Formats: sequence, structure tokens, C-alpha cells
Amino acid sequence: MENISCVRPFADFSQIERCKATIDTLNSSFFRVANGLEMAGNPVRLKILFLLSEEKGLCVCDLSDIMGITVSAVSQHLRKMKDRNLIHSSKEGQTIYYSLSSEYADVLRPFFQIITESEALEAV
Amino acid sequence: MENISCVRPFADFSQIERCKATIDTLNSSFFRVANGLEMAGNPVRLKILFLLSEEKGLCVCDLSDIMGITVSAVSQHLRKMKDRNLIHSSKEGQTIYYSLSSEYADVLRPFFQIITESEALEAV
DNA sequence: TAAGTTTTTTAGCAAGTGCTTAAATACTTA
DNA sequence: TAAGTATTTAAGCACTTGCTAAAAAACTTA
Repeated sequence: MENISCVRPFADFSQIERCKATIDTLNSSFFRVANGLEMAGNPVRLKILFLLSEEKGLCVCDLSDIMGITVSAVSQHLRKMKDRNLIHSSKEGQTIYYSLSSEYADVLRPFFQIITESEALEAV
Repeated sequence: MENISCVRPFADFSQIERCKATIDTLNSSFFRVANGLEMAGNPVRLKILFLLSEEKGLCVCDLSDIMGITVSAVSQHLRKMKDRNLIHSSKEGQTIYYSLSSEYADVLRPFFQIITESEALEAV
């Protein structure tokens, strides 16, 4: 893929080179950020993230009950998000409580706002 | 999945019921927003979205050259994002220029900032 | 018209996702 | 200790994703 696809007369080759350089420098950042966004890009996980941002003291089986999927399925989602540092866990006796990391709480807030704002809209 | 998974003595059943109701009301919003976030959750697409936010007048083959994947692959990504209204296209002669929708430009800005800010960090 | 260019679409495939069931692990208490 | 509860892990599966190569479509110009 070292070829040039664009032969059109007005192609801006300096622009292309500049973009290539930028993309290359920031490459690992793109992967890291996309990796986080990918987590929020699944409706079940987005719900979990939303719930953790709104409520305190939710465990795996709470989330399972709330969303109507197996405890195992929730657990696997939680692990993915924990691996990527979107959420944290704290053990209290037998139960493990999950919470949203403050970093992601900040960056996801606008999306949660869109979700809650649409409630009124959809009721029309 | 109408069973109750959580039998622990301190389970807050009113909390669970409240959450269930919220999630149910906002269900379609979660799907809609996750559907958009899913687009940004892929490194190739995130790069495209970033480039469209920074540059004017990029076409499919420009993006193909910049990122080193086939024109076809880029085109398929663009179609997905166009279907979900993340981007718009405008035809000028033979070439089709793509641009980021202002709605998504706003909501993705914090992420782009994280990406560009990390440049200095990684240079250390 | 015909030839050339840009873009999209199709077909096919390797790899990944998200779920369930069943088994394993961790912890508490009788 | 044994029994019960909370959670994670493993295995297996239907389904989806993202890519390439090749064909088709849309447009421009000689």
C-alpha cells in the first residue's frame, strides 16, 4: 500500500503528506482512545457505564437483574472495561462493587446527557 | 431472564427496580448513542473522523493514501459513518469530498484533544 | 462515442464479538 | 469443616467485522 491512489489534477499532495505524518505520530494514541470508545460503543456496556455513573454500590448480579442478561455476560463486559481502566472494583465481603473511573466519567458525561435529554423528546 | 440473581442480604431492591425502569425508558437512546460511539471505537474510523475535523477537501483516495489501506476499505468505513450521520459528502465533478457533521465534531472534540495532547507526552 | 478516472458495491474469508451453559474459584457462615 | 452464595473463567456457538480483490457504477473529457 505504498502506491498513490489519487491522480486527480487537484489533489493536494502536501496536504496528504502532512496528514500522513500527523496520523503516524499520533498512531498509538488513536489506538488507545479507540480502544476506550469501543467499550462505550456497545449498548449493554454503555448502559453499565451509565448506571455506574448514576448509582453507587452496584455489583454484577444487580446489573444482571437490571439488564436482563446472565451474570456471566455482565462479568465478561466488566472485565473488558476494567482491563481498559474505564471502571474500578472494590471488594466488600463477598460482593464486588463497581464504579466508573472519574476520567471516563468526565469524557462520557456529554453522551449521558444526550441520552437523558432524549427522554422528553421521545415522549412526544 | 426474569429471575432474580441477587439474593445477598443487603441487595437494594428498590434501587434495582428504579434502574430497570430508567434503562427501559431510555433503551432506544442507548442504542442510538452506542451506534455512533461504535463508529469512533475503531482506530481507522477514528483517524478518518479526526482528519475530517482538521482538514477540508478530503476524498476517498486521499484518505486511502494517508492511511495506507485500500480505497475500498475506506469507502466502506465512510458509508457506515454516512449512514449514521457522522459525516456528510459533497460531490464536485468526479470527486466526492467528505466532512464531519458539526454535531459529532462537538462531541468528539474532547477525544481529539486527548489524542493531540498525548503527542508531547509520548515524545518524552 | 470510447477511454480514463473516481468511487462504490459485491463476494469471500480470517478474525473477533457477545452470548449461554457449565465448571471453577473465592468468600462467609453455620 | 461443609454448605451456600457471589463471582469469574472456560468452552462452544451463531453472528458480525474489516479487509482484499474484482466487478460495477458514475462521471468527465478527448
